[in-house]
Amino acid sequence: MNTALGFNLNEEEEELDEQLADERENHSKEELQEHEIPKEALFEKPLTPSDVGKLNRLVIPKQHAEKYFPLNGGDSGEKGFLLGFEDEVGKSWRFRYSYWNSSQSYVLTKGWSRFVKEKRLDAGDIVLFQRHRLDCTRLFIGWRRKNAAPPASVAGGGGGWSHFYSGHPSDLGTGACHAILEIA
Amino acid sequence: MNTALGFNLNEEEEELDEQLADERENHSKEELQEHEIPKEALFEKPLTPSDVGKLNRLVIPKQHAEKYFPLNGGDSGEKGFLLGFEDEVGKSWRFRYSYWNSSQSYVLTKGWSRFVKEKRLDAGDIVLFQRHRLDCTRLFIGWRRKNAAPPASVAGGGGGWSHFYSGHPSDLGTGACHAILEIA
DNA sequence: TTGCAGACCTGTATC
DNA sequence: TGATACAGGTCTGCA
Repeated sequence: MNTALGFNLNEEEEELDEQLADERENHSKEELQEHEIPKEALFEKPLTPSDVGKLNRLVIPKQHAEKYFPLNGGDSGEKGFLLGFEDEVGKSWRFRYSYWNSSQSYVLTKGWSRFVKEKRLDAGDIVLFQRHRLDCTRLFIGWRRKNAAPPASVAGGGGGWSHFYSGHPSDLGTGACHAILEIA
Repeated sequence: MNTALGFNLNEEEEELDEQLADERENHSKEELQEHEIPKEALFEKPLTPSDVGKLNRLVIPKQHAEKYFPLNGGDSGEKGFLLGFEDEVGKSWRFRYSYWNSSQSYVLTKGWSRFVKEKRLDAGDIVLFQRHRLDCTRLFIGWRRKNAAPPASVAGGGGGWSHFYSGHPSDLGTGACHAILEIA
């Protein structure tokens, strides 16, 4: 019951990260995040109807889950773990992350439906997972609309970091953060 | 782990009350209970589909739970407590009673589905909670069909104490039992 | 294997 | 409006 990198947040201490994020600067948060935080892409997932429906969960493709958010075998089925992310405006999101034996799947459950609702995500939209290039404990979650042209729409109605992926796919998962996030 | 009024029954000592009731008279047990045990109504609840469905639990409205079956704060989330009741034929029923933090609800769990099955309770039927007027440690659980006319059906297919509530609602929770049942 | 028990979660209604 | 109650739902361990 310990995260290698301090991710096993308790259910208490709620809105803390949110407040911290608020205290940073006077820029629009979006600008700030876009220009000042060095991030590397981990993976992205096009949302299925179930991911945005009433099941209130996001299935994380096993390959990515085991690479970037590995649960240490023995305790996987335990209480569940919280993964904290920052979104495009610096807002903190915390999701329960666990492995479902019944479906052999890694899922984000608690908190996910709120994210879907606030961002108005729909099937086909894409969620992006990133982390800080230097501080591997800082994770970021972004998204873009399914119809947003990947390169052109920088400030258009695209979404959070919709232009983030104008880089090369080969750039995924590189950078100084070689340490693997270990949970449990 | 002690009830202020001796409610922490053990799993043993089964059919005792039933045998005692048998030794009393030649009346039907139902009649016997009706006429000889001074009870006061605590509250009643119309059963929801969930209360009688496969969730195997009865949600007890918070107002009533906290008034009549208060769990001492600190230990509420503990192992759970047993509440013992007698039904309309003197049969003893024991239910696990606990508080669910996630839904902020008081529930009867273990044992409840057996009661539902034996009494053939359905959504809309009403369960009645009473206690002995003088001996606050004796709790009673009754029920009546949703379509049973409250006053008239004394011996009809009504159910356990279906006519109990022909009294005034203002009579609820009165009597000599002023001590509050304290659990944990 | 199935069902129960326990814990957890969420949308809706309501205050 | 924000907070609360709870009906209805989920998954998991266990018997």
